[in-house]
Parts: sequence; structure tokens; C-alpha cells
Amino acid sequence: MSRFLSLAEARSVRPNGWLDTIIKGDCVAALDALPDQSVDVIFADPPYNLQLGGTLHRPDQSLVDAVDDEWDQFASFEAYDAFTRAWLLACRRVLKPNGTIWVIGSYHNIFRVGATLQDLNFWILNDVVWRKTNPMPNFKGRRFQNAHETMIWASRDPKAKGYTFNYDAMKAANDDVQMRSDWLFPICSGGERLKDADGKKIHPTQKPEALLARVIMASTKPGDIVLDPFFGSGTTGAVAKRLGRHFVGIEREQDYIDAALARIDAVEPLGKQTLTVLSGKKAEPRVAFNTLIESGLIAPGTVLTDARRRYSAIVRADGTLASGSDAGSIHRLGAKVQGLDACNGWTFWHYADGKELKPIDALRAVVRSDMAKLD
Amino acid sequence: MSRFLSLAEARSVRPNGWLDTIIKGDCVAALDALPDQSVDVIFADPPYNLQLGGTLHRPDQSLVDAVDDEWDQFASFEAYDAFTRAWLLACRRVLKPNGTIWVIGSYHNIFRVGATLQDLNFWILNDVVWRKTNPMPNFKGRRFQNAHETMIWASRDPKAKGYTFNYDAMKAANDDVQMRSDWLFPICSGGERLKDADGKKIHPTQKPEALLARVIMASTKPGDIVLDPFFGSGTTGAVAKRLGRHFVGIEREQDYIDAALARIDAVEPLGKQTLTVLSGKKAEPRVAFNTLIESGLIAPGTVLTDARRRYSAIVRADGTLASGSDAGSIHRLGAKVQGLDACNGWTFWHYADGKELKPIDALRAVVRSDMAKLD
DNA sequence: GTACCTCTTGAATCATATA
DNA sequence: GTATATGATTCAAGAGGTA
Repeated sequence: MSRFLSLAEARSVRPNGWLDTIIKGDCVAALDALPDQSVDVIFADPPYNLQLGGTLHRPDQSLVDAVDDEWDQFASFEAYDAFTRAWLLACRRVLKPNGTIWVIGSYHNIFRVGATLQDLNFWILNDVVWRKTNPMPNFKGRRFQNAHETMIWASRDPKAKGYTFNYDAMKAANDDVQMRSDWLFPICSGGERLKDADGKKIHPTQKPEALLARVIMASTKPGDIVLDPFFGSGTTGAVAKRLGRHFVGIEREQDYIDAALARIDAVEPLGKQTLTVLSGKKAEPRVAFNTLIESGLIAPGTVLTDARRRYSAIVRADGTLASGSDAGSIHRLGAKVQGLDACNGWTFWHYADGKELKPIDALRAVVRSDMAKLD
Repeated sequence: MSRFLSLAEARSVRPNGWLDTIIKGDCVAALDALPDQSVDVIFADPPYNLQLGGTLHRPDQSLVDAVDDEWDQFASFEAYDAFTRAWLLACRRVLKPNGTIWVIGSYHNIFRVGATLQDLNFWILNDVVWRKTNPMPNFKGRRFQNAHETMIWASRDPKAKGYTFNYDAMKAANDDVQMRSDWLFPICSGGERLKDADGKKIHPTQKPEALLARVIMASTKPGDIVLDPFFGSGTTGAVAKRLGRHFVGIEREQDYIDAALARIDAVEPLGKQTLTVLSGKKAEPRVAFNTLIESGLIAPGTVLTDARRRYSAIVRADGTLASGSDAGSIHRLGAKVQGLDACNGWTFWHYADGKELKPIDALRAVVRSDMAKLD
């Protein structure tokens, strides 16, 4: 059975008695209860300090369930920085000399976290981008869709060269090319998302196990100790156990601890490491028409026609087409000129290649073959 | 002919005489020579403070041509922070109140830049990841392949809501889905890369024009002023000119200035027609519901329903709707009958056209197209 | 079983013009 | 400055219901 320890217990248990447990309490106090240089890797998912204003509604008027928990509120950047500095310093002491730390965040907090890491003499090895396959849209159309989060991976010390990085495993898992710093994963939803009896999500920001699996497979060895100072629903612990690593979690909220303990108990460790890697080879990557312009395959001002030259349109620099007083995407304008509701602009619009007309889809194929090497 | 100005000239030229020029000199001093609130967008590619220790060789023992220029050297994080603070403050004064700034960097410097932006009360709108199709591999196999750089897009002020974001154009250019925060582009190479007579690259970190094109198309209007305080080889200027925007560059090194001037001279601006930016409903003129009644498109007494005929209302002669004992504007009543606090009456309410239900928005479109013929 | 449709939801710094 | 009225705005998945 999994268990959790009070701060006093964490301090007094026999050496390593805190392995594979959750320590209940404030993050810094709990870290202070652990011995020097005792963990191999830290994965930290601290509060993001979102600073949300009012409420936000979707276009269908439904309310967005925002992260408004008390633990995500800070009075100022200074307060957030002081908090960050305190827990990172405590982490530093607990890390083995060749240990590394991962911190995940968004643009709200990650820059402050990164600067603090550098100030405390951690040495950044990579920043890794988690690209979400299914991020929440920007409902008001005022910004780019916020489709990623950032992880910083850093060693405890600039001179430490002995940190674990399973380069060959990563490369083998990635079609025999180096694992890049941009990773593609879905957000945590469906059956993986922990819910209470009423179907309400237990934790507002549960991370996907696939993300933690890659982190752990990349930067730890079997039997290593992975500490998570903001344990939440216990994703780090569940994945560590499954992958044959030890975990230590720190968490304040009893509700999260209860959920995490039950979750981890249900995990069956893998006999053999059979980490499945999500190859980003989805059906076909989406290519923006804009990309053809940006990559010089088609110039703004080019005239496109349909296959029989009945309709024509001019390519604008913003990636839209214009025809007479109408304008829009390749699809919208294709539909418009034909008086239809819908149209596949990729196959409808053609460009002149010598005397021949070719569909712009041919140019998309060029872009896709360049992209194919990536995902 | 393009030209460059000395600091003294930049200070003394007639108003806007510094448009489409390169100012030679230190970045902060040159910014100080420009008027308050005079530029729309800033794109900055500051020194990355790479701090490479020693030299790096590829597996075949060839030497990696690293960025080791004098301008990329800083004694400490403190020195880099002071530098960052100084040029960002100078940028802040020069930006229009609704202006925005883009800064690009890597994990070496972007966290310090981001934190400083926040400290100076810039308001981060997005962090945007440039995913490189063809990044340099990690030669030692000790880290993930560093396959991206990060751009921060921020408004001058947290309360400034009037910044330019061409949402509809970005969406139309992206297969009619929102543009995401992760962008895929090749690094600058081949014919685009500026080289000297010996074939040596002129600038170590020349950015691809495609990247700048998306930045400028997303966040400026034709005729806007784009300032680049670290002009280098002039990518920002070349793309701004091509896209019908004004540029101002600041650069210290005469070699870079010479290369940039020649490069920009060779750029042919696109025609006005191709530069028109697609704008959505937000930019359409307002039409009062009353206008539909006055122009005879809908008669008082007409019964409107929602798309599924769950709710109905009657059109009154004063341009309001009534339903039972409730009455109000098309929006208020739409909200009221659904028990919501907001509703777009134009798309909610439908009228019967034969057997079919059509949104009253279709009638608004008729009014708008009639209005368009007038001007 | 399957195909199709509807509804829900996810770390979000998310409007603007006029009075 | 504030208050009010207009009316613009979403992508991918999964769950569950219906034909």
C-alpha cells in the first residue's frame, strides 16, 4: 500500500524510508526534511501565477472553468520570485551533484523560473516545448492560440557533466534521429483524467503521463529517485512506478494526496521497459497556405485559376485570396466564386507551371515532404 | 537609395526623416534620438549571451563556427540584465501606446528577457515557438537537439487592448483554423543567406524572411512603422519594405549596415492589392436592426425564432423584439429567453424564408452590400 | 455493430464603441 | 474616468445518445 508521511515522520524515518511516499506539507519545509544530495531527478510543476482577470465565455456562452485556486495566487512578481527562489534553493540541496531538474510552465511564469534557475547557478541543458495536439482555442480572437507549454531541463551545476541522458534510447525511439526539443502530446483527458464521483476533475492541471514518461525515460535510469515537489494528482509518481523508478512526492492538499495514493496503487510496474513513444505521424500534417508563400513556393501577386480557367484570384501577402470584391481563405473563396457552401481550395485552385496548370496541392506536397522528417 | 544616419542626423532630421533608414550607433543612444510614441511594432533580436566555453567540433572533427562575436559577450547575468533593461526601457518610450514588441531568443537569454519585460510592465500576449525544420544537431549527444527558438510578443501596457492582431488573416491563411503559437520554418540558408565575396556568411544569426513575414503580417497594418534595434543584416527591413511597411533599423557595425542597405535596395515592394489584409466582422460597419425594418427587409409583426424553433419573438415597429412579457433589443431578448447574460441576436434569431429558417444576419449582409455600393 | 450527431471540456493573463 | 449597449468569438477529443 502506498502511504503518505507527515513532516515529522519524513524527518525521523530510517534512511530512505521516505522513498515511494508522499510527504504532506509545504514544499520547502518538506524538502528541508530530506537528506542532502539524495535524489537523482526533480520534476516540478509549480503554480503558474496565471493572473486571470474576470470570467471568460466560449462563443456558445458556456463558462470556461479557469484555474482560480488559492494556490495559484501571488500578490506580485516579487512574491512569486521569492517563492520560486525558496523552493529551487531547497531542491538544489536535495539533488545529487549529477542530478538534473525539470520545471514546466507557461509564459506567465516560465521566464521568471528560468532566470531564477540561472541566478541560482543551475545550468540549463535544454528548454523543451510541449506542443499540445488539442489545446484550448483563443475564444476572443485576440491572440495566437496558446498551443504549448515550456519545460526547462537543467543540471545542478555548470561543471557537472555526469548527468543522465539516455541519448541512444531517445534516438532509437524517434525513428533513429535525435530527439528534438519540441515534443507533441495530447493534453490529459478521457480515461486518464482523474475525476471524482460527480465526474468533476480532481486536479485542474493534471499532466499527461506520456509527457512524464518521456522526461523520465530521457533523464533517469531504472532505480533512480524522482522527486516531485508539487505532486498534485501524482502523475510523476504513477509514471515513475510504472517505469521502475522510485518517487517522492510533496503535496499540501489531502484531496490530491488521497487521489494520488489510490492512483499509484493501481499502477503495475513494467517488467521490461516498453515505453511507447507517440510518433507525431498523424494522418497528414496540416499545412497552412501561408506556408507556401512564406517559403517562397508561391509569390504574393500570383494569379490562381480553377482547372478550366473559369475563375481567377490573386494571392495576397497575408495568405488569403482576392477575386473582385471578394476575399478569403483558399477554401472560402473557392466556394464563393462557385456559389457553393464549401470547397477544397487545395485541389480547386491551380497555378501556371509553364503552359500547364497544376493544383496548389502539388506545392503542399513539397512542404509536407520537408515536414515529414520532423513528426 | 537606402541610407543610414549618424546619431546626430537621426536627432536633427525633419520629423519622420528617420523612416526607412538605418541609424548607426549604440542601440540605446539611437533609440533615445527618436521621438516618443512613434513606432507601431518593434522586432528585436538581441545578443543571446551564448557563453560557449571553448570550441566545439563535429563528429568528423570539423570546427563548428560558433557565435563568438564581441557583441555577444557579457561578463555576468547581471550585466546582461542591465543591458536588457536599458534597451527595453528605451524601446518602451518609443513605442506607441497600442504598440507591441517581439523579442526572439534562445534558452540562454530568453528567460532573462521575458522576466525583464514583465518587470518593466510590458504585458505578454503570447510566447511563440519557432520550430526549425533543419536545426543544427547536438554533436556530442548529451542533450536534446536544440530545434527551436522562442519569441515573446508583448504589448506596451497591460491595459492596452487596441494592439494590432490580424486574427482573421492569420486564420484564413491557416486552413481556416486559428494560428497556433508554434510555427514551423527552415533556418535561413541557401540563396537567402547573405554571403561575402569569399562565400563567408555576413552575419552569424541571420533570421529567415519567412519568420519576419509572419510576424509583420500578424501584428502590423500596411504603412505601419517597424523598428529593429538590432538590425544586423536587415531581414526586418527587407521584409517590411516588401510588405509595404516602414522600417527603422539600428546597428553599430558598418559591415552589417552596408550589407543591409544593398539588400533592402534590391527589394521590390508588393503592390497595394496583394497587401490588403483580410478583416473579419469586427471591421464591418455597424447596422442597426431598425435599418432592416426601415428598408423593408423585415416587416413589423414578423415572428422570429431561434434555429430550432424553441423560442419565438415578434418584431416591433421600433426595432425591438417582444416575447411574452419580455421585450428588448435582438441581443437582450435573445439572452433573456435563453437565460444567458449575453447573446448575438444577429445569429440567434431566424426568419422563415419559405420552409427554411435563415438568420437575420443574412438580411444584415444585404444592407451592408447595399451600403458598399454607395462609397 | 456502425455511422452520425450532440454535448462537454481543457493552465486563458481573451472586446469595443458610445454616452 | 465609468457605465451601458452592441454583438463577436472555438479546436480537438471523448462521451453518450440516436438512427
